[in-house]
Amino acid sequence: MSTFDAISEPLAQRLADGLSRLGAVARQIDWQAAEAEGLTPTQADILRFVASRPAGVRLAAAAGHAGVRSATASDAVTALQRKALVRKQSDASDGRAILLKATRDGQALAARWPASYAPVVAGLDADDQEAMLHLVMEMIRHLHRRNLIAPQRSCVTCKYFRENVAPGSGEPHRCAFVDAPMADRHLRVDCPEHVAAA
Amino acid sequence: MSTFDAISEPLAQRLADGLSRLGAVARQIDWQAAEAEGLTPTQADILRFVASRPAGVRLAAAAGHAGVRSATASDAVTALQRKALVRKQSDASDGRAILLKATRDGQALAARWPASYAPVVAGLDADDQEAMLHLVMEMIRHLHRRNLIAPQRSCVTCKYFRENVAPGSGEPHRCAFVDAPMADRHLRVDCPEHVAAA
DNA sequence: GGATTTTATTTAGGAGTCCTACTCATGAGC
DNA sequence: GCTCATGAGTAGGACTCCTAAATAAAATCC
Repeated sequence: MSTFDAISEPLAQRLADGLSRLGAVARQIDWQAAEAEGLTPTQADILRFVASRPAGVRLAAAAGHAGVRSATASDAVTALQRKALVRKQSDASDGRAILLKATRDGQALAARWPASYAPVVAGLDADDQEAMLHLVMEMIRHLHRRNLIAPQRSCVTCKYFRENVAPGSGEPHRCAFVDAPMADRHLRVDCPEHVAAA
Repeated sequence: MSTFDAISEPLAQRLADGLSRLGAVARQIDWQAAEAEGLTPTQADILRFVASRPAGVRLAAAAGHAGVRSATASDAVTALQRKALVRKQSDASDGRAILLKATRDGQALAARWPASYAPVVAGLDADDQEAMLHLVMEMIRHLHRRNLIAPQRSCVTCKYFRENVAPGSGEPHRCAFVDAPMADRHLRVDCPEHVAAA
């Protein structure tokens, strides 16, 4: 037992603090980008979510993605609609629901909107980014199990993901959908072909 | 070159997306905690910052820590003062400035306020947490160099930190302040003894 | 020493966030 | 058909977060 094991705050707490600091930076960058494009961070998050799903999404799904209540998401979508970036369609299969879809302008804006964590991620080289992606995916998987995060279309929760089927190789995982080997660096947070594991 | 290297979004972007998702979860948890204690996330962040520095901090320092403008920090501090969690002292050495200090109640609340990233971090075992802490510190160091983050009292920006002076050992780093060896798991985001490196 | 510039904080005004609570309409189950 | 659950929207309120401008006290320049 070294000196520091005795005198330090718990590892988990220091890690949580560090992530909080990075989050503060990302939020600040988000607000600066907001000014340039006329969107707020929540609006931008929802716009990108909607733009990534051309088939349309429910309001509640957008709220879950952004981590806000339906009422807040409704406000944000109203603002996006006013700016002609998103449109609402009634859902034929459910008269209560609406389908949100990005307009052409919305697609364009979503595509050029910078990821708020980009300058944060830029601090790591490719190997470290790969290692971090692996750890982040592990966190997402855990949160998913605990129902603390909205369903993600991530590899680690996908029916087609085969984890570590070729241990020791450079690409130990496999995606059974495209039937190809994968490394940690290939893991996706949001894959269009995702099918939830049973 | 495998299938996925060709068809995937860039690694950096997927990592940034993942961190955004984790941030959304943390923000949501923050708001839930806020309801229980009567604080908003920004207020809580500033309160913890003030509570960790008994000698008092400037308003601008608190704003930088939280990643908001001085005007916003001023609002939050006013709210904290109204709740008797923080008090303002005039700074004898600078008549323009104020010194923020936590009251007894403020100290107590800061101590029991949960870290918003706690459930996120809980998804990793100790080894993975250590690996992630190392990567997070690297990100903080990089942001610090780029002046994208307020000065942190972190080991990696400290005068007393000797990085990797004993390569290969279990505790390769050393803190020259307490003159003791350190491992990655001992790295601190916010150390009271921090002295900025030249 | 006095004028100018910079810095620290506050105030004002406005759009937006985010909550709870409530309403309204539709869908699902018995 | 009747009841209950669900998706979305509205209303009200505290707070966030911004810019811009005001105030006051350094710090700097000549």
